[in-house]
Amino acid sequence: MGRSPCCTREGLNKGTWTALEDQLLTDYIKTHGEGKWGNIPKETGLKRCGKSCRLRWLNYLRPDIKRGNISVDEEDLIIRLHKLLGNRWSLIAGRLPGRTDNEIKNYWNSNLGKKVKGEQSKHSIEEKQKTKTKLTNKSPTLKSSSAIGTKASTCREVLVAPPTPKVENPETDLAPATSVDEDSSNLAANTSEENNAHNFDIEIDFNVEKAFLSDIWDSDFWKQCQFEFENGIMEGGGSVGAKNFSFYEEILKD
DNA sequence: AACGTGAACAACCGCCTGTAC
DNA sequence: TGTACAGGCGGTTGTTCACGT
Repeated sequence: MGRSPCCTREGLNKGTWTALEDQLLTDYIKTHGEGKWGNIPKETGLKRCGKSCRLRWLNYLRPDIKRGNISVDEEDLIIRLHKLLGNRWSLIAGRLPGRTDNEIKNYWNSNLGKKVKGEQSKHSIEEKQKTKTKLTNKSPTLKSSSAIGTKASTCREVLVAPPTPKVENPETDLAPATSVDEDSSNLAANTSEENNAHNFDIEIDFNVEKAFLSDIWDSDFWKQCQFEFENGIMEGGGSVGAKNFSFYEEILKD
């Protein structure tokens, strides 16, 4: 137990790394591989503590790091994973190849956190207005929606689309999302008099968390998780595999 | 041009965990 | 079993840069 003493040593450089320091660190790791961070200052002459070397390598110098803008897909995935895992940045980063926990954390703090917070406050206002509102199949809103018979894929869709009708067979709730065309046919079917009788006594009183979770169940991401887990596939080296396994454990816990 | 402000990102700090002894 | 250490992680701070006034 206890903290590493290396970072409290005097005479160590702090602040931004120089090109020379980067080069020394990179050369050392290319030769000796990752790990044994404590040896790096001794063997390379770098005036940096081992932890600092590790951080610099993992967050900046690693060759497989993907730099540049975070794509819309990545952003969406980050939001969903954060919803599921909270501030477990390393776990989230484990599902975003080439992205580091630090990068994701920074991106969240400077962009997504505010964004999501804004959506939530907007959401809470709408929620108050719509609380316990009951809809029937005769509702114009319901008929005009293209999401009938599908699962909501985003929080916003959940808010504007009618929720899943009361499910007698839970398995139907896990059916994959249908295309727009299929939606139309579903709409036609569901608006038939036969179905009207019982399928759309809908209560908009549901949990957005569940909507996200069920969304993840349906996602390619989750299917890939299941596939990898069931087949014991571990990506890349041992550490990455171990990280992924932790991730599955976290999901199961949640 | 000078200054203020906020966003983005790099790096540090301190706690926790795993492991060797 | 207890201790010391290294590594890992999340939170926070510091620095740089772009932009508006």
